[in-house]
Amino acid sequence: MSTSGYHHGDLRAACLRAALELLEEGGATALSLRAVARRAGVAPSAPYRHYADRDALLSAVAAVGYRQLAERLAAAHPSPSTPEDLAAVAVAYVRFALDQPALFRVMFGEPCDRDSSERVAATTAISAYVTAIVARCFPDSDAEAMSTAVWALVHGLAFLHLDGKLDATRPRIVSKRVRGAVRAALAAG
Amino acid sequence: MSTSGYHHGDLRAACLRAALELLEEGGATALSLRAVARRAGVAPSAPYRHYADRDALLSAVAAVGYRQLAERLAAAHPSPSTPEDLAAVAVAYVRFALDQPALFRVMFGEPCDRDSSERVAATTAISAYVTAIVARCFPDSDAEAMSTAVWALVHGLAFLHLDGKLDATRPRIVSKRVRGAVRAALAAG
DNA sequence: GCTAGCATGTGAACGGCGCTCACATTATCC
DNA sequence: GGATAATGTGAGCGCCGTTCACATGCTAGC
Repeated sequence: MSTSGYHHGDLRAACLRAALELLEEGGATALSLRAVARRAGVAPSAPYRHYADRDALLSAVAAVGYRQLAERLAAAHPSPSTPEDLAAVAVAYVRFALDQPALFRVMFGEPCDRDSSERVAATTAISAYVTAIVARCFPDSDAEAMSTAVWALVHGLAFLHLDGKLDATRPRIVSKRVRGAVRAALAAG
Repeated sequence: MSTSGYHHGDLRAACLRAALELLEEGGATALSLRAVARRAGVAPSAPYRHYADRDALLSAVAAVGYRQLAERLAAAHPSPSTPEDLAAVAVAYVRFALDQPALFRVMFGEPCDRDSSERVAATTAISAYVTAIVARCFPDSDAEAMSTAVWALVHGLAFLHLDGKLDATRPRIVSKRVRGAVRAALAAG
């Protein structure tokens, strides 16, 4: 575990931590393997012992992001069972995207390995989570179609705000807009 | 217009064309200013006479993408006025994203200049288009909330397919899923 | 028509990047 | 304790975005 000496101790974890920091500080551009190595106090080639290439590191970063997102959603409502609960979860989803835009883009905005098992597991988890919510909120609806619709709606709201297609300068307005859109779309129940 | 000689003739347009080609052939990675210059048969620094930097070229590419998208949507249905018409437009939107994934990502998947007037104009045009459709399809609904919801829903469907979160290998299935999701979400009318 | 000035393209250069490889150092296991 | 595997080093390759002094060709005003 010692950071001094020739061997780092836990360079794998240190790289991941450095990557997350760089992402938050300077966006996707700042996340280079060389910068990660610098921050970990190590030669530029060292990270390659732990990550095959930049994409592998990004996949690990994305996996962390998926876990964080899951936590935020769970914190928004432990077990949503009405459309209004669902709206609260939607707000949390969009807020996560706006709080950590670069991380969110790494998770969703890049053409990445489909076969990174970490990523696949994380996204199927989220998918299952959405499906469970929808089953409780709209028991009479076509479960599959409705879960797809709900995830897409919320995901789309996140991206449109992220891209400035919808004004995201004031969080209050964003929350209101997200709630309004969810209500408007799912008025049927 | 002559391509021979010291001066190119219309390097600005040539760069844009080259950029679109490279994007289609090799994805976002392949779209470098140097590659654009090579394809246009010109020195690496020449494009800088016409585009301030890489982002400026990307903005121009995105603007072309917005126009293409608008055409595709108009072709799907000239003036949608029922939820089923809207579903057809949604299918066209998602299909565009899947046909030109790299272009779609340039349009929406990057944190780009908000102040590129080309981009702003194009996106407000799309926004207005959606609002008009919604006004016809759901005259009784809150127009703003509903347009936001519809755009977000469709946009989200596009991105989830693009990222492999939803299986996009067979176009037929994609169309079916999009239609199903739109119907499920907007069953209220 | 000539020339001054301007727009446009060139070529070399800078620093940063991803990535590889031969090599040095340390940990681990018999 | 000595072989072997794991881990970090440093130099180096080719690519990238970007800049700058310079070369070239078009065009306007005399």
